[in-house]
Order: sequence, then C-alpha cells, then structure tokens
Amino acid sequence: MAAHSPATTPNSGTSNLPPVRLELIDVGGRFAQSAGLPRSVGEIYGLLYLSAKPLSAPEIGEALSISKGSVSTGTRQLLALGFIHKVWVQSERKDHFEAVLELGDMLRSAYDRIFKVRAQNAERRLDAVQDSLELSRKEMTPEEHALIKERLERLAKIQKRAKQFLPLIERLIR
Amino acid sequence: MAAHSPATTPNSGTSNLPPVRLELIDVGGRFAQSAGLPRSVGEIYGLLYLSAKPLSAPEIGEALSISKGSVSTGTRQLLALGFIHKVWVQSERKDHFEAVLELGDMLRSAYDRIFKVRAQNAERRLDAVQDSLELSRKEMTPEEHALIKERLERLAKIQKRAKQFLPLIERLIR
DNA sequence: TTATTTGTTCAATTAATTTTGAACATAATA
DNA sequence: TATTATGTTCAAAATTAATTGAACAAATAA
Repeated sequence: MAAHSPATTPNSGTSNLPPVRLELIDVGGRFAQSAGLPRSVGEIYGLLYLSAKPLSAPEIGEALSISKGSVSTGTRQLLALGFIHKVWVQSERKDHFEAVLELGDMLRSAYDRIFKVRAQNAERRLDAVQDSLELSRKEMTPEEHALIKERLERLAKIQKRAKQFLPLIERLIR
Repeated sequence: MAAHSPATTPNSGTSNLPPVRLELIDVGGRFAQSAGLPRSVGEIYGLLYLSAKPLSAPEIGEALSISKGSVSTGTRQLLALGFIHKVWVQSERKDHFEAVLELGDMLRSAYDRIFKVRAQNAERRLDAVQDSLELSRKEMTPEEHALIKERLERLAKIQKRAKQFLPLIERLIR
C-alpha cells in the first residue's frame, strides 16, 4: 500500500506523527467504523496502542486534531469497552490513558457481549411477533394464518439453533 | 410487546398490512441496520418473507411506502446477497420477487463472506503497516522501533489466530 | 416503427450520525 | 476562600449515509 489518499489520512495538517503511527490510527479508525463505532474512537485506540507512554486528553486531541469533547466521549466509550485504562502519572494532574494491549481478550469479550445482547433481543422480538399473530388470528383467513405461522416457526428454529451455538463458539474461541 | 411507538413503525399512513406483517418488516429493518445495511433492505425482505406470493417492485414500493429507486437498489442488494430470487409470474411483464426461505443458509454464507473479506483486508492492511515501519526505521530511535515492532507483531498474531479459527467455526456452524 | 410500461441511475434532498466548542461542573492549588 | 486547570455535557454545525424522483434506458405491445 502506498498510503491512502492524503485526504482521508487523519490530521494531515497539525501534528506530525511518524507514518507508521498515522497508518495504525487509520487502521483503528476503519475497524471502529466496521464495528459500528465512531471512527474517532478507533483512532484514539490506534494512537494509544503504539504509544510508549500514557497520553493525556489534550495530547490525544492535539495528535489527532479532534476536539476536547470528542476526546472525552471517545475515551469514555473505550473505557466502557475495556479497551483502555486510566493511569496516574507522577506529578501530573491530568488523567492519562493507556491502551490495554491484550486485544484478543478485549475483542472476544466485546464480541460476546454484542452477540449475546443481539441474540436476546432477537428472541424477545420474535416472541412478540408470534404473540401478535395469535392476537389477530380472527382477522385473517386460516390459510394466511397457517402460512405466517409456519414461516415464523422457521425463524424461531434458526434463532434457537444460533442460541445453542453461542456457548460452543465461546468455548472454541478461548 | 404492545407494538413500538407508532412513529417508528414503517408506513403508518398509506398501505394497511396486518400487524404481524408490519412487525416482521420492522424486525427485518432492525436486523439490517445492525448488520450495517440500509433499513429499507431489511424491510423489503421482511415483507417478502411473510408474503404468500411473489411481489412486484411497485407492490413492494406501495406496501412499504418507499420509492421506485429504493426498491430497485434494495432488491438488487438482496439479490446479490442471495436473500431473494426473481421469479416469473404467468402473464405478467413485471419482475416479481420472492424471499429465499432457507434463511439459516443465507445468513451463514453472508456472514462467512463478510468475515472472510474483513479478515483479508485486515491482513493486507497490517502487512502494509509493518512494511511502513521498516521503511521509516532510520527516522526513529532503536527503542521506538522495537516497541512498535513488538506491538504490531501482537496484532499480527491475533489476526493469524482469528484466521485459523474461521474454518473451524465454519465447520461447526453447518 | 412508435407508444407504453417497467427498470435503473444518479444528482439533489432528506435523515442520521458524529464532531465541535461554548457553557457548565469538578477538582486542585494558593 | 478565590483562582486556575481539567473534565463533561449538550445544542448547533459539519459530515456521512440513505432516499427520492426525474431523466434515461430497455423491453414489450400495438
């Protein structure tokens, strides 16, 4: 790769991090996006991941040219996900942040969490649809009712199977 | 569930589908969103999934109150993903669409595809970053170089492991 | 062939999300 | 205590993604 178009590279203007760092920041940003998180969150992690020492919020903001507010919300999200830690740096008032390097663990647990929550939601919602079918049974022909019932049962079956597999995958993955 | 806030329920005004259908359309829409697809794509699938007969593009548009254009792009995406088929209906000029009911298979293959593509991208990108590190070796201290190298190797290790697990998961899942 | 219906594309609009920065809150210092 | 540095919140601005609909293309019917 001959570095992406300069336009998309973060903070082209202000700070001058070495290219490797810039690239990993970009990798982090893209990854975050593909995981449905704001790009800046991934960029913060990417910056911290290659940093030799913990960085303060202002340092992060300056390095990535993002605002105080974004640093604040971004670090909060990363803390909540367990991807970074707060650390106390001698004789410094400001919070400092460092990346948790055991990314494998972090990714797995985040994945589990997301997957489990989704599975639960799917179950609840499908149950509700099935209830709704019975509630409005009178307003449809028997054929219509039977067809919909059959198709909803298919969905329920898939969902149940997926649920059974979760623990298997979990065991396999660790 | 006593149906979500009416505001979010699709096409509150125009067509009057029975509540079960509306709810499954909503389920489809949400699922699509959580998979990073436009909501309307999931809604189209939800509509077709509970339909007794294949539906034409105009019928889909009317039922969901979405435009010709959206129906066209939405069905194209679903066709590409293998979630729906085109079918020829006797003495009808228009294309008709029906849902592929074997959703389990479809989800698995779509998931595989997405996962594999992502794994490949991740690999390429990480390689590039590692190359970049060596290219700019001279511009950094040996300590800095060593630290970054070590951390990139951690990432490469995780990535390799994930890659190895893919086929296992695949086998397990079918 | 022309007229009509159906399907696609894409620029413009609309909607959703992210980021900013000013106002406020909190904590440390003097 | 007042002053200053740091952190958070949230309304508004900027950005990004999805949807529309008009213009075009393709296909069928007459």
